[in-house]
Amino acid sequence: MFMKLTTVLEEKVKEAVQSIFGQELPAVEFQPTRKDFEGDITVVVFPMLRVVKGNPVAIGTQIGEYLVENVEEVAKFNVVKGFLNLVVSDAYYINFFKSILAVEQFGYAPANSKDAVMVEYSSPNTNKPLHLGHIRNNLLGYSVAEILKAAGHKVYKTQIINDRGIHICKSMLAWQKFGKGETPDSSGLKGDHLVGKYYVAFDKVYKAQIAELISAGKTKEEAEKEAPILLEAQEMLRKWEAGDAQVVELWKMMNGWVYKGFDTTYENLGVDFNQLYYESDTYLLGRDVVQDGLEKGVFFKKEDGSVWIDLTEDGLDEKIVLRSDGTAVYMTQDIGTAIQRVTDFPDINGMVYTVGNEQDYHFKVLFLILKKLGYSWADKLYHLSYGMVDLPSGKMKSREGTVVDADDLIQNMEDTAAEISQELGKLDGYSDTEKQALYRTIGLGALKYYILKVDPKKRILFNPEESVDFQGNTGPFIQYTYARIQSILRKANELNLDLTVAVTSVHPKEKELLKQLELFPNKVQEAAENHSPALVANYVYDLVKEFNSFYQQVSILGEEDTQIKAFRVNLSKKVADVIKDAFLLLGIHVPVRM
RNA sequence: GGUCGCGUAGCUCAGCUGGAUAGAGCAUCUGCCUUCUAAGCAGACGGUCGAAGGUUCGAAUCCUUCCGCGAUCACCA
Repeated sequence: MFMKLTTVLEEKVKEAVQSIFGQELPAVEFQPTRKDFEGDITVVVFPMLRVVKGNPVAIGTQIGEYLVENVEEVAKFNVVKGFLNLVVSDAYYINFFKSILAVEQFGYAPANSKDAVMVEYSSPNTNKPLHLGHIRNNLLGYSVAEILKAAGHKVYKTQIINDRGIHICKSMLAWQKFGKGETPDSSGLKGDHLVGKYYVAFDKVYKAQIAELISAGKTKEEAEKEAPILLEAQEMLRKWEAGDAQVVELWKMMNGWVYKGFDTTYENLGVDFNQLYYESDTYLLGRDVVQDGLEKGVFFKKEDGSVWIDLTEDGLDEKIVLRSDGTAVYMTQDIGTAIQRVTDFPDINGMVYTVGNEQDYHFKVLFLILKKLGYSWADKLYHLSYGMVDLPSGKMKSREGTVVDADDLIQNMEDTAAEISQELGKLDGYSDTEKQALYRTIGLGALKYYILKVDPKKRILFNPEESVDFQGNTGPFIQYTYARIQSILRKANELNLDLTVAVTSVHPKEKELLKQLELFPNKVQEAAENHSPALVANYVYDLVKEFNSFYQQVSILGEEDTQIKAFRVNLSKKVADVIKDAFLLLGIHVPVRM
């Protein structure tokens, strides 16, 4: 049975301290040995000084001697200041490699070994197409879901589609007024883009009317409230809520166009969902829960009939949960929807909400309310809060047309990938269809990696003028390394090598690779705990850099010793597998050639 | 104003549950393709980790204050 190095060493270091100093050590601190010193893993002596009094160098030396003597995995040691650097035997790493060689998706935890979690992401409004901000949201949500899966959770991906409200009525009204019956078919426009066009058209008229009212003597505020086209849209919303047949029919038709458009974008992006929720079904939810909470004393009623929660003791404010006319606010819906989901999927114990950091406060309050209402799963709710994507010109605004459209961006990335590929000209023998698929893979790889490698909570400044890089710390660089390994594997396959691992020592570059591989399982868990695809991205990058260095320095197929050659082929294959499996967690595919 | 987040090389980012001389990529410069894919490798250049205090044997990392940027504090979503 193969044991993890730190597990073995923790035990043995404690044993050493017990045997030499007669003291009980609560914990042992490890870190990878820095490149400038000899060693593979380092024990930090300083924290031990609380238990063992004395000179850190002397203590480190004595422990080092004990380990070399009593632990077969430890070959040598040296002590620098309070750092005990251990050289781990080649045999350990070879054994490690043998233990993972046949493991499918090494690093992934057994499926469904942990609680089920629901991950919500995307959740767009249906009045306009998706843009770069949605792309970040989608990539993050999808990736975190995949990471949670790999960490052993059962995962349900979901989204709540904001299909009702004043925003969609604006598009509907404008279409009714100026659309002349235009449809996606008649216009050749993608459905979501067509509806978005009328959202912009609405805003144009609205703005003009405001200007007119202001020049007629109204204040800006009055004008914004009284513009006739806005009043019409509000009237349309009232009709929708009353179930007016014509309005509902128009609403269904235009939403249908939008869904078709979204489906295409989702498919191009490579994201998917297990369960969809529609706001038109859920916007009335939560009101009975409020009633319930009133009885429990979680909420209180003001004289005008509105219902509130007092969160001042928790450092927050008072928050409304039901309007004085008894209708639901956003918070009410979210309370209801959360409960609905747990009812629909009784096995879930925890939810992840992928929503921008502008809603930090909202989710803080939502989670607190659910907790006060006494739901056991309220502690397992997580707001995956991410920073906005800004342009050099500032914030993106759909109404003003200053957005980077999702479909356009995906297309641009694909085009850039095509240009670069054609310049490099390595695709002889590929059909046009194969080439096109490859350009898509690379272009999306560049985009996804570019966005996911950044810590979610940081904002991203996206400059459309400077295209996303394809060199250095990028998706294509990593894909390229994968393709490079595949090329070797194809050639190795023709050689009919005996692929039994029979080596007894390893090259320093091989050792570095093995150390890097050993980190992967923990990295997956860490990424899951932190809800951070960036950790996975940075890990693969390190692995790939290490591989390229190895590749450049030692010959794989040119190696004369057949055992070493076989080992290097095996090692390369495993590295490729991990690249592939890690990239899968980011929703990025890898090509066999590029 | 209250609350939350961010501030690391010219630019984009790692490192942040405290540990050795703060790491990558881009850009600039130098080498390396008759040898497994040069979207690569090796190297050079580049830093008062926003500022000041504090805790500690040890601080980019933890605490306090301040500065800068952003978000939020609606009977909007």
